[in-house]
Amino acid sequence: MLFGTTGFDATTTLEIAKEADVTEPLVYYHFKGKDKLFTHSLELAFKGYFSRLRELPEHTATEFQKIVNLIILHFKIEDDLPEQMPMIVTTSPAKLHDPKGICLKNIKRARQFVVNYIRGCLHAGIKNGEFRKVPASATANMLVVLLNGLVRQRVYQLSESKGMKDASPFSLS
Amino acid sequence: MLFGTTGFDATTTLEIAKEADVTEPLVYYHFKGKDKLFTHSLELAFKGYFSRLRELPEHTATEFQKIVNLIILHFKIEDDLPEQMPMIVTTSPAKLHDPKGICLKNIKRARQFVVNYIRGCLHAGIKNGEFRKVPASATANMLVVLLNGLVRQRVYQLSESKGMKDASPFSLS
Amino acid sequence: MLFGTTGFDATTTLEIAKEADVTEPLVYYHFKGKDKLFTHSLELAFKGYFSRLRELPEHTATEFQKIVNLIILHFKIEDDLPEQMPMIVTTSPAKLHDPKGICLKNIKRARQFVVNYIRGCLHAGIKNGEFRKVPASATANMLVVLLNGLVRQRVYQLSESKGMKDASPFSLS
Amino acid sequence: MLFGTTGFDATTTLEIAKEADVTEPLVYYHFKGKDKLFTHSLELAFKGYFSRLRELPEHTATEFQKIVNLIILHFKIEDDLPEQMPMIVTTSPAKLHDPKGICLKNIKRARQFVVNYIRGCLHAGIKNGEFRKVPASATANMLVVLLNGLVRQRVYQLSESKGMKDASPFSLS
DNA sequence: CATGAATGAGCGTTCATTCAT
DNA sequence: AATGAATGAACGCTCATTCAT
Repeated sequence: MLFGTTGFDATTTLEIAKEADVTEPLVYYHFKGKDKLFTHSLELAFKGYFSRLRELPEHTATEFQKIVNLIILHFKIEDDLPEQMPMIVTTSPAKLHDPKGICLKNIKRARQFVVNYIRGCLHAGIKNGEFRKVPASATANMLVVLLNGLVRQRVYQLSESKGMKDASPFSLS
Repeated sequence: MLFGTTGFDATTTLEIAKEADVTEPLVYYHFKGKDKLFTHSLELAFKGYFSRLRELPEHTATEFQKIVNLIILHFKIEDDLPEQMPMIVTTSPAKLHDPKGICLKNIKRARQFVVNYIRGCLHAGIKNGEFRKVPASATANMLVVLLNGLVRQRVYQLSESKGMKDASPFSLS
Repeated sequence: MLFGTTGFDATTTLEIAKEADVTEPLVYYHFKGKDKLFTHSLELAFKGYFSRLRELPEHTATEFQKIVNLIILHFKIEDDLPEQMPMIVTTSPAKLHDPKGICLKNIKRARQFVVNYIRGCLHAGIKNGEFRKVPASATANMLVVLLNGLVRQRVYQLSESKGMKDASPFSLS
Repeated sequence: MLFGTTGFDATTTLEIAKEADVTEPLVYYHFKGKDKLFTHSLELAFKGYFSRLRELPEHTATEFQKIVNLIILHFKIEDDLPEQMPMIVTTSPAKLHDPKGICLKNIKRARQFVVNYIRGCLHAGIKNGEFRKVPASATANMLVVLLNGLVRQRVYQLSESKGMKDASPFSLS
């Protein structure tokens, strides 16, 4: 998807059509216009993302492992769908400020899912003594922020992320 | 700056001129074109950002306080310069992928500054026993990612960041 | 063609489109841009010119008649294609100085054709005793210059050319 | 003069000012505008041209020599004033079709001068038996056309003009 | 389904010209 | 006499979109 790599505005409908090996009017036959096509692509990307999220194993040895799984999964998704992940992380400002906010809506929904997921792990971990007593919501929120940052950094190759995993200053236990 | 809120491509030179209450050709008289104007604005934003970073107190009671100061400063900058911060965090994909990369260059430079700053704190804190022995580089890197994520979240108002400070799962000590 | 009468730079794409009774973007759909359109028009004009040149009768009573035919043909072409001849003779300075020179290339090619044609006549005429022994190349060159001048003068209506034919100071015999 | 090499339309007032090492408004202070400046330059060029024409020796050994002198003078002028001659020969179509015709006016005036000059030579030459009896006006006209063509050819370097002089098929005697 | 042709709207940019100083 | 700053008008060109076939 050119939208992810080039951005919505800098991608022309002609380029889109050429990439898909069809003619421009055909794009307009299937989708209603550029905006609709973008919405469609975005929702498709998020749909794929959500479906991957749902694959996460419900039960693992530890709650900590669940969180690790979540992070690893994001890296995997990025490797598997190198074209769609940018769309999810990029969030072109013009689209983000769009009042109708199909973009913002999905981002918030995805965010909420991950927050809930992590909070669940934290609650369970605290309950069973795996974690010490941390404020679950705020901690989950922060971990999401960290996760987003990690994915973005990887997408834009801003720096190597090697060694980060085992070097983390986090200690939930 | 419209570039930050609307994005480079979706911002027309006419809008820019109107916002500045001048005519379009005048923009081309002072700057050479839209690209040059963008570069100028971006460098101005980063210049302001860097100048604020340099204000950070060299010596504080604890090394932890220095890190906290860094984060608080970013929030302050965002409050003080609500127009420039988006430019720093937005990173339009088209511009980010530009190999010549005035945009990417600044982002990496800023990133490096903050990484170095935090790593310095960590090293010092570990030396004087304030922190336990964490891998400084990797930890600094991760904290930067977290910081970036926090700022982005705030700029785009993706969620409230209340309570995050004292609820942090971090424990460097 | 406006290019011929108005010149390349003074002809706007809008005028061109209006003259052709189409919209401006359509011009850009069929041709790539103003320059390409000019090139196309120029080559079309020269193509027509060359095709007319090829119509010249191979054999005539005298070699002198062949030369006269050549000159008369040029006047005919000018009458038949009043829009294209200016393009061939006008040679806008900007275009002429272009090193890549689609314009210059055609002009030189046309020139060469005519020079060769005349030189052929001269050689043959000298051989069969119709002409006295003149230096064929230099004479042909000069006659081309004269021909060009005549056509130009006619295109720009700089003066009447009546009576020139039978009043010529030339004497090849 | 950029007008001659680049053409009126393709020459900007800024370029003109820079070439003259002054600022743009100063050009407007001294001349009224681009058109007026062009007119001025053109008239200057023609003035210089006419002044050179007046230098032609009134009396020479033969009338033929006078005509030869005229041609040689044109080549000299071109060598001496490489910037102004193009203005005289180029005759941008847009300017030529201008009804007010400062351009056309000068060209016709120059043309008339040369025609008269040559016709005078012819008349005198015929009278004193130097030339055989050719129709003076028509012959003069044709020689002007040839002269124009020669100069143009030289300005645009369309071909070498070597050997043309002594190879001429002309014979006035 | 599919497309070549067409277009209204607008964009980035330039330029001849003016004005305040 | 001289200029930095400013602008109305227009230009070449692109693009999302439509329509006839």
